[in-house]
Amino acid sequence: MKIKELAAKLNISPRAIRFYEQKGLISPHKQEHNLYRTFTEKEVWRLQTIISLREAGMTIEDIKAALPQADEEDQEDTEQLQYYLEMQRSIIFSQWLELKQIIETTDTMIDLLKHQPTLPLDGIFLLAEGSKRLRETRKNWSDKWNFDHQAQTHDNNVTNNDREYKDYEKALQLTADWVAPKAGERGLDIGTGTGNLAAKFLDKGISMAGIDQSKEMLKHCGRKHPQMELKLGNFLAIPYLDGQFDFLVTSFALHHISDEQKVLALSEMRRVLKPHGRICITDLMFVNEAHKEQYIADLEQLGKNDDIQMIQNEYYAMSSLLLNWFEENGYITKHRQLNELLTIVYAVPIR
DNA sequence: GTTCTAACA
DNA sequence: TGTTAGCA
Repeated sequence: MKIKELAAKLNISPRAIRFYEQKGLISPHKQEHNLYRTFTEKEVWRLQTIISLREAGMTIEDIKAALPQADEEDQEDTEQLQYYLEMQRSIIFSQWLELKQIIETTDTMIDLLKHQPTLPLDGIFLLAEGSKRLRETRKNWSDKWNFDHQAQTHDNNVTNNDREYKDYEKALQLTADWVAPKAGERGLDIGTGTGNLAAKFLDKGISMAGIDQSKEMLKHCGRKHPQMELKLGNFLAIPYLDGQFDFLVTSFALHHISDEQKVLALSEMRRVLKPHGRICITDLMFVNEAHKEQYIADLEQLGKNDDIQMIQNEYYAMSSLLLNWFEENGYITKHRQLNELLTIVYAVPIR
């Protein structure tokens, strides 16, 4: 198939197709004599996906990073389709979140205007600040899409890094012990990475699903644990229908999302859980703000600037807030602090 | 008539 | 991405 025919089929301009090629999204074969591009069915499919993702608001760069490179595109079609759809869902979901936040900001403005007929300066500031933050959030999001390169070295990283991953093994084991899965139950591990936490459950013969932002991580995980059901996704867009799991675990992942997002993540977690589904969150967290300040102050004393950097680059949760949220939402909680930061929070709904 | 590259909008 | 030019 030549370019014009393809363009008509996809309802885009030939120029757009060449443009995608120029950006490295596709690499169609070219005829020897005239250098005309020829497209196969597979490339039509790929292009269709690119167009969809564009419509879903993804930038060319993001698509390039997320789409498998042409030379390694050998997987099953259904698997590919599922992957694409999940990716789209998470993008649309994040856009929905942004819109929702913009609406909230606007509402705030409207409300402000009701009482203060003069356009309050700080109100405008608030609006501008809000949309700026949204853009930053989006940028961070796409940055974090590229967790991929860490996939191979992750396990090494975990066992050797006694700072961030201190008591790693112990924490995972305890998480599994607390959840105490029963035969026949089904669990979900969010931010599963290479599946180290999920493995604790798989070993007991428990059926596990896992989601992660990085497809490389998932590949690696799939090799390690072929029994696991793996999908691309994240806290804010769990690619499952409502009420699918008996329990949900997550380790060393919650700190990747901001505090506002955590609230949304919690409701998203509840959505995919069965009515009495339990949640276990294992991650680095502070008890409260005071703890955080004290901790940072201590690090300053010791001149450990790298550690301070690390903390400020992530969003460590406050365990007290987390526990509060659970209790206010009808859960009985239990928690343990394994070391200065590493904490396990377990929540079971009240029957 | 179609496609290509390049350059500019 | 659209448009246009100059080719094959």
